[in-house]
Amino acid sequence: MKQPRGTQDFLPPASERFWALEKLGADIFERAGYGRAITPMFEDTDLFERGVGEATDIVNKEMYTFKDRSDHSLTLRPEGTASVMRAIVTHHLWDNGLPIKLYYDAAMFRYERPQKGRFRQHHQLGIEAVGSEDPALDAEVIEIGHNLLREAYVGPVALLLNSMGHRGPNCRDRYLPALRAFLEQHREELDADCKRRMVVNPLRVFDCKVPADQAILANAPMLNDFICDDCRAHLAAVQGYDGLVEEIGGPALPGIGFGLGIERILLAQEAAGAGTAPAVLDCYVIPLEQAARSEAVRLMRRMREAGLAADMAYVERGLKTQLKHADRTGARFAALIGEKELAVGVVTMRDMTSGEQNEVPLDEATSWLGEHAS
RNA sequence: GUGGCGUUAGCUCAGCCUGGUUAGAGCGUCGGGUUGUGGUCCCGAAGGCCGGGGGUUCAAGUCCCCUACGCCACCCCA
Repeated sequence: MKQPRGTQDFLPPASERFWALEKLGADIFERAGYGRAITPMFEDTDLFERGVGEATDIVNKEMYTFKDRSDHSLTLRPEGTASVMRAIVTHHLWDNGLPIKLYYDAAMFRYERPQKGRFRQHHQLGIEAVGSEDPALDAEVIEIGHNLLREAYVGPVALLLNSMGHRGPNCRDRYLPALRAFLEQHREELDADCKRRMVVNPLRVFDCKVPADQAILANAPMLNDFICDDCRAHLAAVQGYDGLVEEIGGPALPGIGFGLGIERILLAQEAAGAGTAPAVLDCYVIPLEQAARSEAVRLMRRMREAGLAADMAYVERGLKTQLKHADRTGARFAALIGEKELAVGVVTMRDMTSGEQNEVPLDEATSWLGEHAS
């Protein structure tokens, strides 16, 4: 049995890093005033067909679309923004004041050919800020994304800021012809992929990974030189904040947001050499004989009730093996209870780092651990 | 959806080109050396429809085809 193509299981210790990222995101978002939006995993198909952006491959060939028993066409969400916007409209959230600030942490589904860092089910952390054109809000969203990456990574993060301007004859529309003309001049110096992209989607040429091509592109016309005065002023305003370098039936509200792929951040963490912090127990309780088991269970329970992390050996094996298991859990202490201990009502607390052992009365073991485990 | 490379023990891989008795290694697991003491060391054991199916052959892990899955490039994107 294997999981379906393009899906994956996250198990310890990988799941711990996954969960840590989710917690980090939630913490950063909520501290900035964003509330979590939990929306359905599937929506009416036409929401995505209208909302995602007309001609992208996501709509054209990547959607998990199916019909339910009532013949309604539904689609597993391929991205987060459309659902959040729909929820805003459904619940008239603008009535509670603007801007509306929401975040999501959810699985996305796209029927694609899997690759490293690319899956049929993946997960995104994202935020949406709707209802204000204040450049400070743009800056906030960018800053939050930047902070999330910075805090998640163990390597440096570079933030590059640019503006696409807005669609229109005196703004973004002037840029593409200029870029094409530039690329045409350097046609023979570019590699085959770029020559093709040049015609199909000129902006994609900037994604080229060939160093020689990148050198040429450094001299390409700059988008910033072509966008209109209003757009330029807005970008400048965004840049000005804290030194950053880089339609569904509701009212017309401006919006800004981002989505970050959890799997890709995990990949970047690995590339940066991030280790996995092992789960750490305060104490691993080891009953040495059958007769000590119930006392061991009671001891463990008391530790847990005191807010300490405790586990115990549920499988009968030699002490040698039990200590090996204790070691693997990363436990700070091992609590040994056997005949000897039971006879005098103590427990042997073994410091797993130093090997030092102390006999502690059973009813004091929890408070003793509380003092020594920190 | 297109092209390329892969798939052998729980994990990482060797063996395949030049078919031939019981398919190997390291790590991990379990046990023992130490019948109540881990992280080092030594010894031992378990663990494999060689991804699945079909074909060629006296004989297939090895050669051929199909298929599933993974990875890389394209497309696109997180």
